[in-house]
Amino acid sequence: MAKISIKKIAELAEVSKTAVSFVLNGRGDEKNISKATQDKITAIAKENQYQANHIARSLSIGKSFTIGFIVPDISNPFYGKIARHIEQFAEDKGYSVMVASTNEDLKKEKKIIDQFKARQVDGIILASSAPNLSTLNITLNKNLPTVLFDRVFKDSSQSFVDINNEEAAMQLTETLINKGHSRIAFFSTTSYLPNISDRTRGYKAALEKNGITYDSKIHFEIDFKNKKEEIVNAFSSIMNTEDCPTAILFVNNVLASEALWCVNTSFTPYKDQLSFACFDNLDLFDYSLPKVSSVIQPSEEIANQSVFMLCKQIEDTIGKEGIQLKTKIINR
Amino acid sequence: MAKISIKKIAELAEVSKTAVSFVLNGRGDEKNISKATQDKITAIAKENQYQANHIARSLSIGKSFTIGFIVPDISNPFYGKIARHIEQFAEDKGYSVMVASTNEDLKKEKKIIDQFKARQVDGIILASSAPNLSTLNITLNKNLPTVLFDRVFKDSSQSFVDINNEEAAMQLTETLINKGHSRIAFFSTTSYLPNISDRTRGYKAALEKNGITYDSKIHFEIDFKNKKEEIVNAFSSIMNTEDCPTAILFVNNVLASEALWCVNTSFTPYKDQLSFACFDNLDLFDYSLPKVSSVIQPSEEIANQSVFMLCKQIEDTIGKEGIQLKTKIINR
DNA sequence: CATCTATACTAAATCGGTTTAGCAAAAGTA
DNA sequence: TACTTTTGCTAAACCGATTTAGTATAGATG
Repeated sequence: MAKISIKKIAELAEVSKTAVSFVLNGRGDEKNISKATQDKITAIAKENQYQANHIARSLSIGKSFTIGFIVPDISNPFYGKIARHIEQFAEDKGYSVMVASTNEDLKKEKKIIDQFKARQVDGIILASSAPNLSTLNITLNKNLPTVLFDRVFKDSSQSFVDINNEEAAMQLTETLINKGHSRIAFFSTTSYLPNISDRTRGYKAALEKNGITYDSKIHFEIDFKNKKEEIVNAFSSIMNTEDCPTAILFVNNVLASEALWCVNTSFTPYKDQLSFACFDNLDLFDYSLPKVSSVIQPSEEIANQSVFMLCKQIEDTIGKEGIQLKTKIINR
Repeated sequence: MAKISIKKIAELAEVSKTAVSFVLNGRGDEKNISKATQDKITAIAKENQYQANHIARSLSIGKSFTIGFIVPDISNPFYGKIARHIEQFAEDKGYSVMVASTNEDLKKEKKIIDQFKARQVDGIILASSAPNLSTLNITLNKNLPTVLFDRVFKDSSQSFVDINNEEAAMQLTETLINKGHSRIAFFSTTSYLPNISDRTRGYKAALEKNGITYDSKIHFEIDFKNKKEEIVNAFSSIMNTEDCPTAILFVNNVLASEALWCVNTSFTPYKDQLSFACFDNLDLFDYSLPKVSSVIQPSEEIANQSVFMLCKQIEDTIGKEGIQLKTKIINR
């Protein structure tokens, strides 16, 4: 019952702690512990259901085999799916994962990172809410292996797993254009995360390429803290105008699903007249009206690469690496 | 840069480690450390950006301030939402949370629990995949504070946060009956988790109460490992019969969304003829056709109570407690 | 003046592992 | 036989905190 330690096993087996440690770590042969002694030790360990104290081990070897996974909101299925895979890949490599949501709050993000650092995580995988590189660098803990994903500053000194946001945004905008839309509103956010900027560029590039003039009157920058209200306002302001947009591009799934809800409750007449498109798929887009075309990020591969890069950093102290993964567009 | 320890601070301040520890833990006054010494110590700590090594602390005090959150699938928004709140409530109490998905695999569940125990988590919050109490007891680690949720054995010796599955299932079934349905199919799972049994009882009770005979021919027990295929088979077998069901009750959101997909791709004629209802809401049910009425569990309150009960167990070694929270039905 | 108490600290044990350096006896070699 | 090597082990330091049991000095009390 009472937890048994290496010391107690040593006493019971009448050998030294050292011997017990060697044997239980499978280094008995290597360390010239006789078969008889090894058997005695393993037998006593089994009998007493010995389980190594991972914390003591961590302290001793200076490694926790724990990684931190930090995202704006773990309940967003986009992050949830990645979390699931991160967890799996991490486990394969002997790591456990602690998760935390920042709620898009940079102060909280910093607090979490510091906390994780104090808890001696070996590294973190982070979708940061930092609006620019210098803020990110203040937030990040130098010397802590880090892989950025989803919100990536390529010119940072950190490793990253990214997608080509600009190109994807272009393609996504063009699926709308190809459906015949020429008046396409754009809902982005006030906080200018790097992915948002890239997506914005992609949107504008697609318009230009197709001879459509960018109109800032139908480009809305939504403050996440007031998103419900601001989305309603945005709809009110455009829906009754002469040149009412026939399609809307959203910079992420949160805005799109909020807008869906808004259209389905308050602006129902527009349900059938609008086409939506956004980044980061949600299952509900299969069923919603308007249907939402979306850019789907390869969550398993993001997780795989993130863990892989992080482990490389942890184990070999390898420098910065970056990778850009392919996205897929779901045209609905 | 290089991490600084209490020992180094002691050297720099020319005092003992003990004094440093006292001061940095805010017990300087209590321990009669002079103001001057306290100032010197805190100054040096600040200057060097001292951050306590949480692992050393854990080893010393025998508490990790970490809890494990173990669910079948963290990417299921039902669990994701709870995770988000668990995380928040845990942080408020100074705990960090490690998450892991069992994939409904009991062996993996046991492995994760053992791993978490080895990592000295102070307790776990668990939605177990154990099919019965004795299996659960084998899986669980005695002496590890545990709170069960979602899949609860009330007669276990563990604390739990539950809902009234039977009653909720009755009510949900009756919303279908009240819409005029009298032939209501039921999709449950082969693995007879306690919540599933309760929900099944609720379904049958509602039928009986309303004078409808339970028909095992339209009660399908789906094997989760083959759910896609088995759902298709189930649909094929009922949809062409004389007394084709007009509504389907699903035992959880996974089956319901799988079935939605199935109806929307392979059995489209039935899209408008069927009513769906299931446990555990998903956002997509607002938009899907058939619309899906659902039982929504109070995720924030589940999280709050789980953390609260767990902390009570950890801190006061209080015995078993159980609570049943209210659910809400969303009638679509 | 002696004693007691408060002040201001510290030495050392402890948590449960890992790891380095080294010792003693047996076996192998010249 | 003397020396080297191998076998089989252990003592003790260490990781970075916490905490108990004390010590030395200064000031208060009788």
